[in-house]
Amino acid sequence: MSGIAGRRAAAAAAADSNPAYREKQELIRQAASRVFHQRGFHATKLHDVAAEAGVDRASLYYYVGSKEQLFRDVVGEAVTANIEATERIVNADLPVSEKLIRTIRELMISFEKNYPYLYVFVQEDIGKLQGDTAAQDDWLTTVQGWNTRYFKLMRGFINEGIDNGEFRTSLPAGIVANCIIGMMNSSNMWFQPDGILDADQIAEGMARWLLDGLLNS
Amino acid sequence: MSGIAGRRAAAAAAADSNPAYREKQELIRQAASRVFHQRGFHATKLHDVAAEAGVDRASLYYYVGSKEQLFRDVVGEAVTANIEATERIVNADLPVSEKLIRTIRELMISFEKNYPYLYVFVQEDIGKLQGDTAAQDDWLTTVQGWNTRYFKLMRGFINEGIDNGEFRTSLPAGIVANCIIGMMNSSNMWFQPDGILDADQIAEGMARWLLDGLLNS
DNA sequence: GTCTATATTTGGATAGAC
DNA sequence: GTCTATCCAAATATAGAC
Repeated sequence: MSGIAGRRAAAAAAADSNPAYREKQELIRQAASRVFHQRGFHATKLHDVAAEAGVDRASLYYYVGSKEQLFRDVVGEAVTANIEATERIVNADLPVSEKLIRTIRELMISFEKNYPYLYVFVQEDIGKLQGDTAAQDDWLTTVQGWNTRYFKLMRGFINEGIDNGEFRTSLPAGIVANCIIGMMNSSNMWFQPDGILDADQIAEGMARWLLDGLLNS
Repeated sequence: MSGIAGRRAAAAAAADSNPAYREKQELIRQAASRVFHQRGFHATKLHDVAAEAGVDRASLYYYVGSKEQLFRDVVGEAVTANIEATERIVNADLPVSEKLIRTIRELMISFEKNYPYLYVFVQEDIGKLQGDTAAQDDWLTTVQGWNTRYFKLMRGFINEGIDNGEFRTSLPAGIVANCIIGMMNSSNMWFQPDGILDADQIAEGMARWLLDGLLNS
């Protein structure tokens, strides 16, 4: 019972008085996020994570419970922060065109600020992680909740814009929302945090483009 | 040497005179394409494919060399057909706005016509299949070739549109191209071949939207 | 052509010495 | 806290009887 799982639990419990433990844990998470982002969840081997973090494969387990747990840790915080920020935008008293611009900007900046954490999430199309451990569909439920929550936020104000005549399109609001989300998320394929354009400029260009195409002018 | 691999090779060689063999092979490919589309490549287990096709797991190997081979067979034809069609559009003597509309339409209709084959491909973000069998990077090279070929087609006429003043955007042509491709490809998350709108109508709505946002009017 | 039974490989996870 | 040496499960693939 003095196995590594027990020692991990003990170390985690005592981590408050041991900042070095949390630090190394964070180091490993950052390494993992890079590999997850590069390869996707399924193709990521803990071997690669260990190499990227510069620790032995077995030593990972002193800091991390399992591959799945690692993935969730990496992803969770960034996603909820973005959703809450978007909620504030959508609930504010603003014209829908402004809501669209700010939502796009918020997401793009989140991608940059939490790079590549947030991409790990959007890229994974979580519905497809099902097959793994049907054990915890807690996580699955949580994630699906995030997705629908975010989707509804966007569909909501787009619908509003169509209804009040600001927006013009032959597509239903749900498809428009999905299209925008899809375009934003696909930036994980090409966005570079140290590229020529920063997230702000990219968001500006995208928002202008998508908005001009919708405006009833 | 009378193993199943040998019998598969023999059957495949004699398949011209044995249509039943090809038929069942095709049946398996269609079943596989559904599972691949639903779960993604990594999460797809041959167990599921066998079940979906209604054959024993071991019997698959009488028709199929390997899981990877199966994936490639499923994907190859649809992708090249779409690229060639797009090439004809781009090389035609048309205004860039018309090229944009037709390219979008072509892709959306390809998605529908080859449903869900083509989605299996775009969804897989092939760059991430690397880790698998570094053995055949032939396939990897082929696929990357497809991707860049398609990307350059789109970036090309977008660039042309920016240069001749038809299009107006603060984004570089490459990002615009990636955005469009990303939006189109993300339709794999929501497009239903038997949905309310067909591919044509959806393409029309998307193209109108994206084009209006770019037109310098 | 199909299926049972099994070999093989990969990769996640752990025990236990140090 | 770390690493060697394993264990073990899952999943791909094959042998060989029928």
